[in-house]
Amino acid sequence: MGKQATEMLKGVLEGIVLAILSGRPAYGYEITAWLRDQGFSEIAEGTIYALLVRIEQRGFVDVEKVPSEKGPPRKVYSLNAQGREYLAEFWRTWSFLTERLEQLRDGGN
Amino acid sequence: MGKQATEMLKGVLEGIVLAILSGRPAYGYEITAWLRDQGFSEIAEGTIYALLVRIEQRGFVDVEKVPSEKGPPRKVYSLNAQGREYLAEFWRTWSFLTERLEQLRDGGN
DNA sequence: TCAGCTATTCAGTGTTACTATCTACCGGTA
DNA sequence: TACCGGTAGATAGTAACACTGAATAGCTGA
Repeated sequence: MGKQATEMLKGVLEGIVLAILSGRPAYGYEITAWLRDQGFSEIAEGTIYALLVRIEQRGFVDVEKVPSEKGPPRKVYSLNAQGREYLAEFWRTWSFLTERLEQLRDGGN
Repeated sequence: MGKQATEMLKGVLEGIVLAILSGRPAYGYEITAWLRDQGFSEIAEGTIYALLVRIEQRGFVDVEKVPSEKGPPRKVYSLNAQGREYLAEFWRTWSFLTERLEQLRDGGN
């Protein structure tokens, strides 16, 4: 993945994180590690934390401070009803985009 | 489509336009009209023109001025070799993204 | 005590699409 | 003639988002 990915992630990364949280609660460090594991190697540490602050401010997640065995306490985020609604909207938009792009890919060659 | 689409289009819209141009040469007004037709109703007029200027500056397209039957002359853009290479890279990144998101969608529910 | 891992925060930057507006050319019509 | 609507493109200023780079802080083991 190159520079293109950076720009392509805008708007999408938020949906990715919400999708992760829809499966189970998680904290920033954990999400970052998981994303790296999945091949999103170029996502910076700070990016996820900034994103989590944004979605918290928009009221899509509930937050709970949980003490960690090692290191400072974790901020565990879990998706709430409003977040689920927003995530559903995200999937609709995503589907729309993929359909159009699939058409273009097939027709373009 | 709502506000989410706006952010999600960043980075993707460029690929969409390049994909259109890979099929055939086209000019700005035409591309805008086609996109609206495809359901991208919220794409602003000026957006495509700005994008075309960017990809021209980056050397992805060749430009030709063609007189129009009605109105001012058209700037017809066609994808060149460098643009095709960049488009291929776009599709690779896009595939990567869709794969990850498909996994998340299936696992998330 | 100090290195190293865990975990979060923040200031400053660049890219991108948007809004809003402007210029300009043409055909038709009152 | 004067004006309007449709075609075609350009541009200045703005907001959102991810990045870079660094700082802070807690805990464990050598």
